[in-house]
Amino acid sequence: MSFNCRFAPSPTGPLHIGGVRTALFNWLLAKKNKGKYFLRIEDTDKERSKDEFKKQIISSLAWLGIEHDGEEYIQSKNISKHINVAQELLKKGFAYKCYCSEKEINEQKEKCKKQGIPYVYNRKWRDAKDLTIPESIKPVIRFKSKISGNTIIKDLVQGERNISNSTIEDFVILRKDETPTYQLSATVDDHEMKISHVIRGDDHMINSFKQKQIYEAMKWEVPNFAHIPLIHSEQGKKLSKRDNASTLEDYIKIGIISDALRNYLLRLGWSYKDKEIFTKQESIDLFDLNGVGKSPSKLDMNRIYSINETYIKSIDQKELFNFFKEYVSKYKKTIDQSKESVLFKSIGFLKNKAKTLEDIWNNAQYIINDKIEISSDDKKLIDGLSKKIIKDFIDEYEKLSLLSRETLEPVIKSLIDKHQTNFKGVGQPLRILLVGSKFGPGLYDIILSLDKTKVLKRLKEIL
RNA sequence: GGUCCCAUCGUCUAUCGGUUAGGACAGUUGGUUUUCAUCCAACAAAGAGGGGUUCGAUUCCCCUUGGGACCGCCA
Repeated sequence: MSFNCRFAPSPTGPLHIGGVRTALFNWLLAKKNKGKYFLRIEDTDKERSKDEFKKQIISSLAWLGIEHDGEEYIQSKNISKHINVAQELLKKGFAYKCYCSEKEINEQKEKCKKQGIPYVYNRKWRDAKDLTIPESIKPVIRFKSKISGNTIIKDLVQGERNISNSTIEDFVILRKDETPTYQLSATVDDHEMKISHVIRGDDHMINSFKQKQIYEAMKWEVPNFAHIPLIHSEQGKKLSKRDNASTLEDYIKIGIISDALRNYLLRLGWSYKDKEIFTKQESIDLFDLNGVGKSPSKLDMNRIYSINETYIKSIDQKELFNFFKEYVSKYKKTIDQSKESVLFKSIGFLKNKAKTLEDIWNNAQYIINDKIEISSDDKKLIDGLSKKIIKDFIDEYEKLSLLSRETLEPVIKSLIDKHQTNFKGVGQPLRILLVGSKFGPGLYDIILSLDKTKVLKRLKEIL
């Protein structure tokens, strides 16, 4: 049997971080088992599905390095097949037409609510021998769920799950406008696509029980199911669009790099011994459903930042610079061509104080901007002594024919001695004038990363 | 409310009956770096409660408590 996984988002909003993890797990398992991973866009909700979201989902997954096999599968293109299956189910007696009006259904729901009992469709039309069909109402097709017995699913993550069939209502498979619902479409497509492993969020558990009945009615092979626990917000609730760090885009725009996010998501709800950092290949080799826990996990920004920092510090300078360039052009502003080579050379120390690409961007402002702003508080720190030191520094600096750490160091040292101060006494005013802040990269790095003319210009401004 | 599920440091987790309950992030303290950050070291921090089973339970079972998911002609 072939090993096929899929990720099936609906394009009704930006890609959710939980969805990203689901996609990752599917992809990982497929790769590990030398199987295929497909992407299926579930766009049967015509009202809410948007093409822009579809595009965004695809590009987001590509950003993370999750490439699907073959073309993406567009569910709406397969609607006629879904309808055929509905008709077949009807013919075989596994489904029936329900002529209840929306009003009637709503009244039932109200009534149940008042009585405090759970609403389940009353199966009125399941056996409609004695009912007259109302002319004015277009029917929906409902699946004839089993009334007695239990349905068991051997879930690859949750273990054996058992539910009484009586709790599963006769769910709608074809709407009154003759379009298929999710339960039908997803099942038919999973079958058509020969999906062997359905890995999805815990919130789908009940759907699997419904869908299993469709598989059985159609005499189709039932796939393996794995329901992974949901990701919770820091408040401990299911992540919703209202949470501010819920979409993938939220992470990209603060400068999280893709390998770091992939690594974070991998370790959220899954573990392999004490290992924390996984290369892409390691994650493929080591991933398995046994390592997935059963309880939901909370998002932890600290951890995301920390892993991101680890990756920023460990990846190749060229690669980091490319990430940085891409990030900046998308979320900040295009880097001036003339600044590129300086930035490339400097990224090695700019990254030292950075947890995100955005931090690198902030650290690089003194290079990117020709004019720097100094706060009035910082300006106050430049006192009379500081000015003398700066004046002396300028004299020595101008004399230097070769600029390097080795030539600069004696200059700074001599100034410390001459003015009876410490490194901070010399370094701080210089840094404030050159960078515009008390904080910043190491002093030598700053001086060497700026043109001589620029250094002199910035220093002389205060005198 | 009904159905189903979950439960180890603040967070992510290890442990598959016998451990001083381990690691990582965050936190605290100290040290390197003649600033900040980095880096290094140390400290602090957990088996929700109650019953069983067992020579022995964090681990297996039950109850309580707490938390969650689902309950659409959305997906």
